[in-house]
Amino acid sequence: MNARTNASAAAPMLDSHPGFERDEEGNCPIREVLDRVGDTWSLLVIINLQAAPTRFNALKRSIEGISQRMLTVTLRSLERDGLVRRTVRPTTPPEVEYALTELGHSIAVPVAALGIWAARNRDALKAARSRFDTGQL
Amino acid sequence: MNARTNASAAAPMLDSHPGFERDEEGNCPIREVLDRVGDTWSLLVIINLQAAPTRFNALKRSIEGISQRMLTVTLRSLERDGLVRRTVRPTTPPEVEYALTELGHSIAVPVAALGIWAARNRDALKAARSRFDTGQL
DNA sequence: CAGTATCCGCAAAGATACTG
DNA sequence: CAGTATCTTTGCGGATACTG
Repeated sequence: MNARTNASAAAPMLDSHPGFERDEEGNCPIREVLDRVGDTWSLLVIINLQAAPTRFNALKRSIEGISQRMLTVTLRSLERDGLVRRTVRPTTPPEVEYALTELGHSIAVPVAALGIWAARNRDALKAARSRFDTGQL
Repeated sequence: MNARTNASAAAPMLDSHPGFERDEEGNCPIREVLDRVGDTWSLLVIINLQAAPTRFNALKRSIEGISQRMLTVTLRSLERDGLVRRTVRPTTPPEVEYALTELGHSIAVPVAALGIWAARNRDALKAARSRFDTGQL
């Protein structure tokens, strides 16, 4: 159960902002997307796959710190949403390759834009944060 | 936990993607940003403030489903990061207005880009999802 | 190699009550 | 009005062990 499964009355003026309009059920698209891709590992996986299709353990080695379980879970979730395609070659040992779909590549674009913002403003964030913290002492 | 320890086997080549380069501590900027803004409520608050500066309870009414506590927590966090400015007018009853800073407005841009992607592709996601789920039965 | 199956801790979020 | 103070619940993600 989720906090944003709340369908009720008062319509906020969110509708003027693209991507933030509520649908019939009261959800806004960007929240849905963030709920899928805003977790700890999804974006990291997408980015790693953007470079080239990759096999399971190679991916695991690329993404420092991810557990086997979370890689599996994340990949399943992305596959489910049509962002990643899973291809099995029935050799022994089995060979499973993961690749981005068209949809997967397309989301990488706005994500990269956010990435650029992040890279450019991380210092500003850090500065603001320490300013706030010292002022708070 | 260093990201570069196994550069020999599977080079992540993350460094070619803007916003995803690891820093000295092994963090990538976009992860840091998502850790701050990728939570349940931050983006919703930012978007609501993008329209106009808003007072606490008005904000609470705009954002359907947010608890008083989470609004406070979210606003503090955004203020700490320099994305939101808090202005108190010492009247009775007190009047507190929240507004986006320049930094706050600037992040709304890439966020809107992601919002547009979300709005355009939500149906594709939903379709992929139900396709996957029925295939799984 | 590429996964499943469990168990569990911890932090994020919700509910509720109270205050300057 | 604009918060703070607690308490409780939820669920993500880590650790570990086992399999085709």
